[in-house]
Amino acid sequence: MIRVIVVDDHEIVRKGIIAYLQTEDEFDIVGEASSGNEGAELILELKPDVVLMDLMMENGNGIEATKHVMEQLPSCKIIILTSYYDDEQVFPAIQAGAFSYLLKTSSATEIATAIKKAASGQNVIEPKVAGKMMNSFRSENKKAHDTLTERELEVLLCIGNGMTNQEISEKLYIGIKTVKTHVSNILSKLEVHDRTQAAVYVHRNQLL
Amino acid sequence: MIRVIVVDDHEIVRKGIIAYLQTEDEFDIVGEASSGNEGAELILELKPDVVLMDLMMENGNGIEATKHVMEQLPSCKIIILTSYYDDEQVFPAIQAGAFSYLLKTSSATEIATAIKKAASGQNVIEPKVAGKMMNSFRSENKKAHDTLTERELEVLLCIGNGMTNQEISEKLYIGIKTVKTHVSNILSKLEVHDRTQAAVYVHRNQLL
DNA sequence: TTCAATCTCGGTCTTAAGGCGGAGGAAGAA
DNA sequence: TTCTTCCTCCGCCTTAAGACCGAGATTGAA
Repeated sequence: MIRVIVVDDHEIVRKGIIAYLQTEDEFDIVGEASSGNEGAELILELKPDVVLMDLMMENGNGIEATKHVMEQLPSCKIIILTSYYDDEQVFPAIQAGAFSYLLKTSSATEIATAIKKAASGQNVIEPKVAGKMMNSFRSENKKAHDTLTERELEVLLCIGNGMTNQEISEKLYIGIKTVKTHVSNILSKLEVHDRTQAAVYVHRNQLL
Repeated sequence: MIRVIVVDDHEIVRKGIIAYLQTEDEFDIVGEASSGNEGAELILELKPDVVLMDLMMENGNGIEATKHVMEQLPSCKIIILTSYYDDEQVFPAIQAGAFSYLLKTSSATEIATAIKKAASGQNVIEPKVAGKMMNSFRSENKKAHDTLTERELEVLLCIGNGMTNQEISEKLYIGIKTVKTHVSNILSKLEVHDRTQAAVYVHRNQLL
Protein backbone atom coordinates (compact mmCIF):
# COMPACT_ATOMS: atom_id res chain seq x y z
CA MET A 1 0.00 0.00 0.00
CA ILE A 2 1.22 3.42 -0.90
CA ARG A 3 0.36 5.99 1.75
CA VAL A 4 -0.80 9.17 0.05
CA ILE A 5 -1.80 12.68 1.12
CA VAL A 6 -3.59 15.07 -1.20
CA VAL A 7 -3.14 18.83 -0.77
CA ASP A 8 -5.35 21.13 -2.82
CA ASP A 9 -7.50 24.05 -1.83
CA HIS A 10 -10.28 23.17 -4.24
CA GLU A 11 -12.40 20.62 -2.49
CA ILE A 12 -13.96 19.29 -5.64
CA VAL A 13 -10.58 18.63 -7.16
CA ARG A 14 -9.29 17.09 -3.97
CA LYS A 15 -12.27 14.84 -3.45
CA GLY A 16 -12.27 13.85 -7.08
CA ILE A 17 -8.68 12.77 -7.01
CA ILE A 18 -9.13 10.90 -3.78
CA ALA A 19 -12.24 9.16 -5.05
CA TYR A 20 -10.40 7.99 -8.11
CA LEU A 21 -7.34 6.85 -6.22
CA GLN A 22 -9.51 4.83 -3.88
CA THR A 23 -10.78 2.76 -6.77
CA GLU A 24 -7.32 1.23 -6.89
CA ASP A 25 -6.44 -0.79 -3.84
CA GLU A 26 -2.77 0.05 -4.01
CA PHE A 27 -3.39 3.46 -2.54
CA ASP A 28 -4.07 4.34 1.06
CA ILE A 29 -5.27 7.92 1.33
CA VAL A 30 -4.09 8.77 4.83
CA GLY A 31 -4.99 12.45 4.76
CA GLU A 32 -5.93 15.56 2.88
CA ALA A 33 -5.37 19.27 3.32
CA SER A 34 -6.66 22.46 1.75
CA SER A 35 -3.66 24.74 2.21
CA GLY A 36 0.10 24.64 2.14
CA ASN A 37 0.49 25.27 5.86
CA GLU A 38 -2.07 22.69 6.85
CA GLY A 39 -0.62 20.26 4.35
CA ALA A 40 2.95 20.63 5.59
CA GLU A 41 1.88 19.92 9.18
CA LEU A 42 -0.15 16.92 8.18
CA ILE A 43 2.65 15.50 6.08
CA LEU A 44 5.22 15.84 8.84
CA GLU A 45 2.82 14.19 11.24
CA LEU A 46 1.65 11.30 9.07
CA LYS A 47 4.83 10.78 7.03
CA PRO A 48 3.14 9.54 3.86
CA ASP A 49 5.05 7.89 1.00
CA VAL A 50 3.75 10.25 -1.62
CA VAL A 51 2.06 13.66 -1.61
CA LEU A 52 -0.02 15.18 -4.38
CA MET A 53 0.44 18.92 -4.01
CA ASP A 54 -1.21 21.81 -5.76
CA LEU A 55 0.92 24.90 -6.26
CA MET A 56 -1.47 27.82 -6.16
CA MET A 57 -3.29 27.83 -2.85
CA GLU A 58 -4.76 30.38 -0.49
CA ASN A 59 -2.86 29.89 2.74
CA GLY A 60 0.81 29.29 2.09
CA ASN A 61 1.61 28.12 -1.38
CA GLY A 62 2.75 24.68 -2.40
CA ILE A 63 6.33 25.69 -3.02
CA GLU A 64 6.92 26.87 0.52
CA ALA A 65 5.17 23.83 1.89
CA THR A 66 7.29 21.58 -0.30
CA LYS A 67 10.47 23.29 0.79
CA HIS A 68 9.51 23.02 4.43
CA VAL A 69 8.58 19.37 4.20
CA MET A 70 11.71 18.38 2.32
CA GLU A 71 13.86 19.83 5.06
CA GLN A 72 12.20 17.70 7.69
CA LEU A 73 11.26 14.62 5.69
CA PRO A 74 13.47 14.31 2.60
CA SER A 75 12.32 10.76 1.89
CA CYS A 76 8.82 11.98 1.13
CA LYS A 77 8.00 12.12 -2.59
CA ILE A 78 6.05 15.24 -3.41
CA ILE A 79 4.27 15.29 -6.74
CA ILE A 80 3.34 18.76 -7.92
CA LEU A 81 -0.01 18.75 -9.66
CA THR A 82 -0.88 22.13 -11.01
CA SER A 83 -2.48 24.01 -13.85
CA TYR A 84 0.50 26.17 -14.58
CA TYR A 85 3.65 25.44 -16.40
CA ASP A 86 5.33 28.81 -16.42
CA ASP A 87 9.00 29.11 -15.81
CA GLU A 88 8.26 31.01 -12.62
CA GLN A 89 6.36 28.07 -11.17
CA VAL A 90 8.19 25.04 -12.43
CA PHE A 91 11.71 25.93 -11.53
CA PRO A 92 11.18 26.97 -7.91
CA ALA A 93 9.09 23.86 -7.40
CA ILE A 94 11.85 21.57 -8.61
CA GLN A 95 14.39 23.47 -6.55
CA ALA A 96 12.15 23.18 -3.51
CA GLY A 97 12.50 19.43 -3.86
CA ALA A 98 9.40 18.36 -5.78
CA PHE A 99 9.81 14.81 -7.04
CA SER A 100 7.50 14.84 -10.02
CA TYR A 101 5.64 17.55 -11.87
CA LEU A 102 2.28 16.93 -13.48
CA LEU A 103 -0.32 19.18 -15.02
CA LYS A 104 -3.98 18.96 -14.16
CA THR A 105 -4.64 18.17 -17.77
CA SER A 106 -3.11 14.77 -17.06
CA SER A 107 -5.48 11.83 -17.06
CA ALA A 108 -6.39 10.04 -13.86
CA THR A 109 -4.42 7.06 -15.09
CA GLU A 110 -1.34 9.16 -15.57
CA ILE A 111 -1.64 10.53 -12.07
CA ALA A 112 -2.04 7.09 -10.58
CA THR A 113 0.96 5.89 -12.55
CA ALA A 114 2.99 8.84 -11.39
CA ILE A 115 2.22 8.03 -7.76
CA LYS A 116 3.27 4.42 -8.20
CA LYS A 117 6.44 5.48 -9.95
CA ALA A 118 7.20 8.03 -7.27
CA ALA A 119 6.79 5.33 -4.60
CA SER A 120 9.32 3.22 -6.47
CA GLY A 121 11.69 6.11 -6.96
CA GLN A 122 10.97 7.13 -10.54
CA ASN A 123 10.35 10.73 -11.49
CA VAL A 124 7.60 11.74 -13.85
CA ILE A 125 7.82 15.04 -15.63
CA GLU A 126 5.09 16.34 -17.89
CA PRO A 127 6.44 16.67 -21.43
CA LYS A 128 5.49 20.33 -21.67
CA VAL A 129 7.30 20.92 -18.41
CA ALA A 130 10.25 18.82 -19.43
CA GLY A 131 10.85 21.19 -22.31
CA LYS A 132 10.96 24.12 -19.93
CA MET A 133 13.35 22.21 -17.74
CA MET A 134 15.68 21.51 -20.60
CA ASN A 135 15.79 25.20 -21.34
CA SER A 136 16.43 25.95 -17.72
CA PHE A 137 19.21 23.42 -17.64
CA ARG A 138 20.77 24.96 -20.63
CA SER A 139 20.74 28.34 -18.98
CA GLU A 140 21.90 26.61 -15.81
CA ASN A 141 25.19 25.52 -17.33
CA LYS A 142 25.91 29.14 -17.59
CA LYS A 143 27.99 29.95 -20.60
CA ALA A 144 29.83 33.02 -21.66
CA HIS A 145 26.60 34.90 -22.21
CA ASP A 146 25.80 34.94 -18.50
CA THR A 147 28.27 37.77 -18.18
CA LEU A 148 26.15 39.84 -20.53
CA THR A 149 23.96 42.54 -19.12
CA GLU A 150 20.26 42.48 -19.90
CA ARG A 151 20.62 45.10 -22.53
CA GLU A 152 23.50 43.29 -24.15
CA LEU A 153 21.49 40.10 -24.24
CA GLU A 154 18.68 41.97 -25.96
CA VAL A 155 21.10 43.22 -28.55
CA LEU A 156 22.63 39.78 -28.94
CA LEU A 157 19.25 38.25 -29.69
CA CYS A 158 18.64 40.92 -32.30
CA ILE A 159 21.94 39.96 -33.90
CA GLY A 160 20.79 36.36 -33.72
CA ASN A 161 17.81 37.41 -35.80
CA GLY A 162 20.10 38.90 -38.40
CA MET A 163 19.35 42.54 -37.62
CA THR A 164 21.76 45.35 -38.52
CA ASN A 165 22.92 47.94 -36.01
CA GLN A 166 20.54 50.44 -37.59
CA GLU A 167 17.58 48.09 -37.19
CA ILE A 168 18.52 47.28 -33.63
CA SER A 169 18.77 50.95 -32.73
CA GLU A 170 15.31 51.54 -34.11
CA LYS A 171 13.84 48.57 -32.34
CA LEU A 172 15.34 49.42 -28.97
CA TYR A 173 14.90 53.19 -29.37
CA ILE A 174 18.56 53.91 -28.77
CA GLY A 175 21.26 55.52 -30.85
CA ILE A 176 23.27 53.52 -33.32
CA LYS A 177 26.39 54.53 -31.44
CA THR A 178 24.99 52.87 -28.35
CA VAL A 179 24.24 49.74 -30.30
CA LYS A 180 27.81 49.68 -31.54
CA THR A 181 29.06 49.97 -28.00
CA HIS A 182 26.88 47.07 -26.92
CA VAL A 183 27.96 45.00 -29.88
CA SER A 184 31.62 45.60 -29.16
CA ASN A 185 31.13 44.58 -25.55
CA ILE A 186 29.18 41.50 -26.61
CA LEU A 187 31.84 40.42 -29.06
CA SER A 188 34.59 40.68 -26.50
CA LYS A 189 32.54 38.94 -23.80
CA LEU A 190 31.60 36.08 -26.08
CA GLU A 191 35.13 35.99 -27.43
CA VAL A 192 34.02 36.10 -31.05
CA HIS A 193 35.28 38.39 -33.78
CA ASP A 194 32.20 39.65 -35.56
CA ARG A 195 28.42 39.78 -35.44
CA THR A 196 28.10 36.77 -37.72
CA GLN A 197 29.93 34.61 -35.21
CA ALA A 198 27.76 36.12 -32.51
CA ALA A 199 24.68 35.07 -34.47
CA VAL A 200 26.10 31.58 -34.81
CA TYR A 201 26.71 31.58 -31.07
CA VAL A 202 23.08 32.44 -30.45
CA HIS A 203 21.85 29.52 -32.50
CA ARG A 204 24.47 27.04 -31.31
CA ASN A 205 23.46 27.80 -27.74
CA GLN A 206 19.82 27.80 -28.69
CA LEU A 207 19.20 31.21 -27.21
CA LEU A 208 16.67 31.73 -29.96
CA MET B 1 -17.63 -4.09 -36.19
CA ILE B 2 -14.59 -3.00 -38.13
CA ARG B 3 -14.10 -5.02 -41.29
CA VAL B 4 -10.41 -5.86 -41.67
CA ILE B 5 -8.21 -7.54 -44.27
CA VAL B 6 -4.67 -8.63 -43.52
CA VAL B 7 -2.11 -8.78 -46.33
CA ASP B 8 1.25 -10.34 -45.57
CA ASP B 9 3.23 -13.03 -47.34
CA HIS B 10 4.42 -14.64 -44.15
CA GLU B 11 1.67 -16.95 -43.08
CA ILE B 12 2.83 -17.14 -39.50
CA VAL B 13 2.78 -13.40 -39.19
CA ARG B 14 -0.58 -13.16 -40.92
CA LYS B 15 -2.21 -15.87 -38.84
CA GLY B 16 -0.74 -14.46 -35.68
CA ILE B 17 -2.13 -11.04 -36.28
CA ILE B 18 -5.52 -12.42 -37.22
CA ALA B 19 -5.62 -14.64 -34.17
CA TYR B 20 -4.92 -11.71 -31.93
CA LEU B 21 -7.41 -9.45 -33.60
CA GLN B 22 -10.09 -12.06 -33.24
CA THR B 23 -9.71 -11.98 -29.47
CA GLU B 24 -11.33 -8.57 -29.61
CA ASP B 25 -14.92 -8.65 -30.80
CA GLU B 26 -14.70 -5.26 -32.48
CA PHE B 27 -12.87 -6.74 -35.42
CA ASP B 28 -14.31 -8.74 -38.27
CA ILE B 29 -11.51 -10.32 -40.27
CA VAL B 30 -13.17 -10.58 -43.65
CA GLY B 31 -10.19 -11.79 -45.60
CA GLU B 32 -6.47 -12.30 -45.90
CA ALA B 33 -3.94 -12.37 -48.71
CA SER B 34 -0.33 -13.35 -49.16
CA SER B 35 0.72 -10.98 -51.94
CA GLY B 36 0.15 -7.46 -53.11
CA ASN B 37 -1.72 -8.49 -56.24
CA GLU B 38 -3.94 -10.94 -54.46
CA GLY B 39 -4.51 -8.43 -51.69
CA ALA B 40 -5.53 -5.63 -54.02
CA GLU B 41 -8.11 -7.82 -55.72
CA LEU B 42 -9.52 -9.03 -52.44
CA ILE B 43 -9.74 -5.51 -51.06
CA LEU B 44 -11.57 -4.16 -54.08
CA GLU B 45 -13.95 -7.08 -53.90
CA LEU B 46 -14.69 -7.07 -50.18
CA LYS B 47 -14.29 -3.32 -49.52
CA PRO B 48 -13.06 -3.60 -45.93
CA ASP B 49 -12.85 -0.63 -43.57
CA VAL B 50 -9.22 -1.16 -42.74
CA VAL B 51 -6.35 -3.09 -44.31
CA LEU B 52 -3.16 -4.20 -42.60
CA MET B 53 -0.56 -4.32 -45.34
CA ASP B 54 3.00 -5.56 -45.35
CA LEU B 55 5.38 -3.75 -47.66
CA MET B 56 7.94 -6.32 -48.73
CA MET B 57 6.16 -9.20 -50.45
CA GLU B 58 6.93 -11.69 -53.18
CA ASN B 59 4.27 -11.04 -55.78
CA GLY B 60 3.67 -7.32 -56.21
CA ASN B 61 4.79 -5.19 -53.34
CA GLY B 62 2.59 -3.41 -50.87
CA ILE B 63 3.20 0.03 -52.29
CA GLU B 64 1.85 -0.81 -55.71
CA ALA B 65 -1.09 -2.60 -54.17
CA THR B 66 -1.80 0.40 -51.97
CA LYS B 67 -1.63 2.77 -54.89
CA HIS B 68 -3.93 0.60 -56.94
CA VAL B 69 -6.46 0.21 -54.17
CA MET B 70 -6.54 3.91 -53.32
CA GLU B 71 -7.41 4.77 -56.89
CA GLN B 72 -10.42 2.50 -56.82
CA LEU B 73 -11.43 2.70 -53.20
CA PRO B 74 -10.11 5.89 -51.60
CA SER B 75 -12.24 5.46 -48.48
CA CYS B 76 -10.31 2.38 -47.50
CA LYS B 77 -7.79 2.92 -44.71
CA ILE B 78 -4.58 1.06 -45.39
CA ILE B 79 -2.23 0.60 -42.49
CA ILE B 80 1.31 -0.23 -43.49
CA LEU B 81 2.86 -2.73 -41.13
CA THR B 82 6.44 -3.44 -41.98
CA SER B 83 9.88 -4.14 -40.60
CA TYR B 84 11.56 -1.35 -42.45
CA TYR B 85 11.63 2.31 -41.81
CA ASP B 86 14.00 3.49 -44.48
CA ASP B 87 13.34 6.67 -46.33
CA GLU B 88 12.95 4.66 -49.51
CA GLN B 89 10.06 2.70 -48.07
CA VAL B 90 8.20 5.16 -45.91
CA PHE B 91 7.82 8.01 -48.30
CA PRO B 92 6.50 6.14 -51.32
CA ALA B 93 4.06 4.35 -49.02
CA ILE B 94 2.64 7.59 -47.71
CA GLN B 95 2.47 9.01 -51.20
CA ALA B 96 0.72 5.88 -52.39
CA GLY B 97 -2.02 6.72 -49.93
CA ALA B 98 -1.19 4.67 -46.84
CA PHE B 99 -3.22 5.88 -43.90
CA SER B 100 -1.02 4.82 -41.01
CA TYR B 101 2.46 3.44 -40.77
CA LEU B 102 3.47 0.95 -38.11
CA LEU B 103 6.53 -1.16 -37.53
CA LYS B 104 6.38 -4.84 -36.73
CA THR B 105 8.09 -4.06 -33.49
CA SER B 106 4.79 -2.54 -32.39
CA SER B 107 2.87 -4.42 -29.72
CA ALA B 108 -0.37 -6.21 -30.52
CA THR B 109 -2.22 -3.62 -28.51
CA GLU B 110 -0.74 -0.81 -30.55
CA ILE B 111 -1.76 -2.49 -33.76
CA ALA B 112 -5.30 -3.01 -32.49
CA THR B 113 -5.46 0.61 -31.41
CA ALA B 114 -4.18 1.76 -34.77
CA ILE B 115 -6.93 -0.18 -36.54
CA LYS B 116 -9.60 1.38 -34.35
CA LYS B 117 -8.19 4.82 -34.86
CA ALA B 118 -7.97 4.28 -38.60
CA ALA B 119 -11.62 3.26 -38.63
CA SER B 120 -12.49 6.51 -36.88
CA GLY B 121 -10.28 8.55 -39.16
CA GLN B 122 -7.18 9.06 -37.04
CA ASN B 123 -3.72 8.42 -38.39
CA VAL B 124 -1.08 6.61 -36.42
CA ILE B 125 2.54 7.08 -37.30
CA GLU B 126 5.30 5.19 -35.59
CA PRO B 127 7.57 7.66 -33.76
CA LYS B 128 10.69 6.44 -35.54
CA VAL B 129 8.89 6.87 -38.82
CA ALA B 130 7.49 10.23 -37.82
CA GLY B 131 11.04 11.46 -37.44
CA LYS B 132 11.86 10.37 -40.96
CA MET B 133 8.73 12.06 -42.20
CA MET B 134 9.67 15.31 -40.57
CA ASN B 135 13.03 15.18 -42.27
CA SER B 136 11.42 14.33 -45.56
CA PHE B 137 9.04 17.21 -45.14
CA ARG B 138 11.88 19.52 -44.52
CA SER B 139 13.66 18.44 -47.65
CA GLU B 140 10.35 18.28 -49.48
CA ASN B 141 9.44 21.89 -48.90
CA LYS B 142 12.43 22.71 -50.88
CA LYS B 143 13.78 25.94 -49.65
CA ALA B 144 15.69 28.67 -51.29
CA HIS B 145 19.00 26.93 -50.80
CA ASP B 146 18.17 24.22 -53.31
CA THR B 147 18.92 26.77 -56.00
CA LEU B 148 22.45 27.11 -54.70
CA THR B 149 25.27 25.45 -56.58
CA GLU B 150 27.53 23.04 -54.74
CA ARG B 151 30.23 25.60 -54.37
CA GLU B 152 27.81 28.18 -53.09
CA LEU B 153 26.49 25.71 -50.55
CA GLU B 154 30.03 25.09 -49.36
CA VAL B 155 30.55 28.80 -48.92
CA LEU B 156 27.20 29.16 -47.19
CA LEU B 157 28.12 26.52 -44.65
CA CYS B 158 31.36 28.34 -43.99
CA ILE B 159 29.37 31.48 -43.34
CA GLY B 160 27.17 29.43 -41.04
CA ASN B 161 30.31 28.63 -39.09
CA GLY B 162 31.08 32.30 -38.73
CA MET B 163 34.01 32.38 -41.12
CA THR B 164 35.13 35.58 -42.85
CA ASN B 165 35.65 35.84 -46.59
CA GLN B 166 39.38 35.66 -46.03
CA GLU B 167 39.09 32.46 -44.00
CA ILE B 168 36.77 30.92 -46.55
CA SER B 169 39.13 31.73 -49.41
CA GLU B 170 41.96 30.03 -47.53
CA LYS B 171 39.90 26.99 -46.70
CA LEU B 172 38.61 26.50 -50.23
CA TYR B 173 41.87 27.52 -51.93
CA ILE B 174 40.22 30.22 -54.01
CA GLY B 175 40.69 33.96 -54.21
CA ILE B 176 38.86 36.29 -51.88
CA LYS B 177 37.26 37.91 -54.90
CA THR B 178 35.75 34.59 -55.83
CA VAL B 179 34.43 34.17 -52.35
CA LYS B 180 32.84 37.59 -52.57
CA THR B 181 31.18 36.64 -55.82
CA HIS B 182 29.78 33.48 -54.28
CA VAL B 183 28.62 35.34 -51.21
CA SER B 184 26.82 37.93 -53.31
CA ASN B 185 25.09 35.21 -55.29
CA ILE B 186 24.15 33.38 -52.11
CA LEU B 187 22.69 36.49 -50.53
CA SER B 188 20.51 37.22 -53.52
CA LYS B 189 19.40 33.61 -53.89
CA LEU B 190 18.48 33.33 -50.23
CA GLU B 191 16.93 36.79 -50.35
CA VAL B 192 18.85 38.00 -47.33
CA HIS B 193 20.83 41.19 -46.98
CA ASP B 194 24.08 40.21 -45.34
CA ARG B 195 26.19 37.27 -44.23
CA THR B 196 24.82 37.41 -40.71
CA GLN B 197 21.33 36.75 -41.97
CA ALA B 198 22.77 34.00 -44.14
CA ALA B 199 24.32 32.43 -41.04
CA VAL B 200 20.96 32.68 -39.28
CA TYR B 201 19.38 31.03 -42.31
CA VAL B 202 21.82 28.14 -42.04
CA HIS B 203 20.92 27.48 -38.45
CA ARG B 204 17.20 28.06 -38.80
CA ASN B 205 17.11 25.51 -41.59
CA GLN B 206 19.43 23.24 -39.69
CA LEU B 207 21.90 22.98 -42.52
CA LEU B 208 24.61 22.72 -39.89
C1' DT C 1 29.47 23.00 -82.62
C1' DT C 2 26.74 26.02 -79.99
C1' DC C 3 24.83 27.32 -75.76
C1' DA C 4 24.17 27.53 -70.83
C1' DA C 5 25.79 26.95 -66.32
C1' DT C 6 29.44 27.10 -63.15
C1' DC C 7 33.68 28.53 -61.11
C1' DT C 8 37.09 31.54 -61.24
C1' DC C 9 39.03 36.41 -60.76
C1' DG C 10 39.50 41.49 -61.71
C1' DG C 11 38.36 46.71 -60.67
C1' DT C 12 35.75 50.23 -58.39
C1' DC C 13 32.88 52.16 -55.13
C1' DT C 14 29.89 52.79 -50.97
C1' DT C 15 28.81 51.78 -46.55
C1' DA C 16 28.17 49.00 -42.40
C1' DA C 17 31.01 47.20 -39.00
C1' DG C 18 34.01 47.36 -35.31
C1' DG C 19 38.12 49.08 -32.43
C1' DC C 20 39.72 52.81 -29.35
C1' DG C 21 39.21 56.49 -26.20
C1' DG C 22 36.27 59.50 -23.66
C1' DA C 23 32.20 60.88 -20.99
C1' DG C 24 27.70 62.00 -18.62
C1' DG C 25 23.63 60.26 -15.97
C1' DA C 26 21.05 56.93 -13.17
C1' DA C 27 20.72 53.42 -9.75
C1' DG C 28 22.24 50.51 -6.32
C1' DA C 29 25.68 48.81 -3.02
C1' DA C 30 29.24 49.67 0.48
C1' DT D 1 28.67 59.85 0.41
C1' DT D 2 31.55 57.24 -2.49
C1' DC D 3 32.15 53.61 -5.66
C1' DT D 4 30.62 50.57 -9.15
C1' DT D 5 27.84 48.98 -12.80
C1' DC D 6 25.14 49.86 -16.55
C1' DC D 7 23.16 52.46 -20.24
C1' DT D 8 23.68 56.04 -23.06
C1' DC D 9 26.27 58.72 -26.68
C1' DC D 10 30.31 61.29 -28.99
C1' DG D 11 34.33 61.42 -32.53
C1' DC D 12 37.91 59.24 -35.23
C1' DC D 13 39.71 55.66 -37.70
C1' DT D 14 40.49 51.19 -40.35
C1' DT D 15 38.80 47.53 -42.78
C1' DA D 16 35.68 43.85 -44.17
C1' DA D 17 31.58 43.53 -46.68
C1' DG D 18 28.85 43.78 -50.49
C1' DA D 19 26.97 45.86 -54.96
C1' DC D 20 27.82 46.45 -59.81
C1' DC D 21 30.11 45.40 -64.01
C1' DG D 22 32.98 42.58 -66.78
C1' DA D 23 35.36 38.36 -68.29
C1' DG D 24 38.11 33.90 -69.22
C1' DA D 25 38.06 28.66 -68.58
C1' DT D 26 35.71 24.41 -68.17
C1' DT D 27 32.09 21.23 -68.63
C1' DG D 28 28.13 19.09 -70.22
C1' DA D 29 23.92 19.22 -72.63
C1' DA D 30 21.33 20.20 -76.97
